[in-house]
Amino acid sequence: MLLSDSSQTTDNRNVTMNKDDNQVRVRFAPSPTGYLHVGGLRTALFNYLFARKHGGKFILRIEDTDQKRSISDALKNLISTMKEVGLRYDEGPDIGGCYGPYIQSERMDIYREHIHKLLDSGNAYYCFCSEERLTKLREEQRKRKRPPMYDGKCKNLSNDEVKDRLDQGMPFVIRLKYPKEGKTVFDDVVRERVAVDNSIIDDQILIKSDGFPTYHLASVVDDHLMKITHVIRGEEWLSSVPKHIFLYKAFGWKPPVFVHLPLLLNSDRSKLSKRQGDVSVESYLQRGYLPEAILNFIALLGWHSADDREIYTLKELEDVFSLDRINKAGAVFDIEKLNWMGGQYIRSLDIEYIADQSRRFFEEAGIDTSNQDKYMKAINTARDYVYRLSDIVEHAKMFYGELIFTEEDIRLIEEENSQKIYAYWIDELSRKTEWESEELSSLTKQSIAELGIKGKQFYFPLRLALFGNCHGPDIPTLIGILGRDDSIRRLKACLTR
RNA sequence: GUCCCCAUCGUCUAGUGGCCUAGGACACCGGCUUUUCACGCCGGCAGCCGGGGUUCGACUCCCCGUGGGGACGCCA
Repeated sequence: MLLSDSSQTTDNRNVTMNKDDNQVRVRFAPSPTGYLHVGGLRTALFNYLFARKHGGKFILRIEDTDQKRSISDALKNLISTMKEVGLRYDEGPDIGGCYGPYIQSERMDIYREHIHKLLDSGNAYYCFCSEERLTKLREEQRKRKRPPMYDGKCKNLSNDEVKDRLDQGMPFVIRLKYPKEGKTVFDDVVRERVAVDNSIIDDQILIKSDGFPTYHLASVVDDHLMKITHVIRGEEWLSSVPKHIFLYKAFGWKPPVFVHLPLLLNSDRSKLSKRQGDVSVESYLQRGYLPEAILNFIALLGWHSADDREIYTLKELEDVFSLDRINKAGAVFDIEKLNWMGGQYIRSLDIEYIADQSRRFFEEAGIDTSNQDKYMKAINTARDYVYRLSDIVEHAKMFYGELIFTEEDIRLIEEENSQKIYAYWIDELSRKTEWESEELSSLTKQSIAELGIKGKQFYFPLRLALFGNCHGPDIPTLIGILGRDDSIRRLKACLTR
């Protein structure tokens, strides 16, 4: 089936599927180039949510058709990151499925078979032009202020000429034979109708000289074969859609519904990149950002619910998510808001979970957390101050080991009043082995009265001795966490005589 | 350069012709709470890119500018 002329229009905006239709099937198709990009995670999340919302399938497919860029451990990392953030897929390279393999480099015969169909139907052609020629061609076109594209030199080679060169073993690529007349009009769920003049669409390479397919061929073939109903991906793909639609038509297939997500942006509004800060999900995880917070934050980049609610669990998002509330404009990745959200989650999530997740950071810092009671109390207090797990350690470590004082701290510690307070408290704490929090409160009041020292003159030196900082939790909390013996020990360490 | 997309507080956004004196969130500022810090609560600052239409009436619809972004690879 050839589309040689006139306009092609595809209306594929039916977002909700009929019961009779196949169920929703969407995919996240990253290339294994090292780490999972936050933009990629957002794409994965939106696909995941859409699938869950509609009781469909979410598929992970690896696009590793560029041998040069594929990195060996990348797949493993990717899978573990997906697991860690809790985006479970129904089909994928490590779990299989009915439409595998899910790694493109393992699907080479499929692409070979399909490119021949295209060749046979006259929708693709062999091209023997060298890369040098193409580079030169592009340079000239740019110089002449023309859009750089293939000039069609090999487009009309006769069968014999092609056979000849093939027999000679000449290196070749296979190109899409895209009609140059008319225009292509298509519908996108978020962009609505988009029209592109066919004359500016290039004869895209479909098979590279190493025999691997390019993204365009592989993704179209796989999306069809894997029965993908909705292609949800970043806006950077929007301008390739005509080529993809042409491929679907050339194969005689029905194109999926297209959903092009607004880009994630740096603070200067350029496409989010490694250059300007951290973009790898792994690194956020390593720095102790909770997956729940990352997902929630990222869900709000380019999507918003009808009400003003912003805090959603993954499960809740699965229920409220819808494509028609996706924004058109790009969204700046604002770390300040991520931080705020991180704080929200670190304070509201189950304390057992937070403690559990924090443990590895304590281990990394060499802190012994075997005293479970103390550990839980420390976490409970420290979580009020931070927005990521790694920072919990920074606060909680004040309850462990030796305190380190600055010269200024020492000046305060050595003041006469400070010393009186320490002596008083050592004395009082030594009398009993346990206290209720209220008793410590009244002891505080009592000592203020008896010593005649109040306000900051009282609290700062006391907190400094117990906690290593003039600012922080209140005295009963501090002593409650440290326990009697450690409290006394710390006070004694500040006693000079 | 060419084509495509986009445009509400600094940032994420609500808004689908009158409900807008433009709402919420982050950040910022102030107050309250607290011995302090943090948390929390309350309040404040701050925006419809510009110009033309259409309309009784435009943030909302249309056009033109302007600005921003993306694509233009034998990368995805």
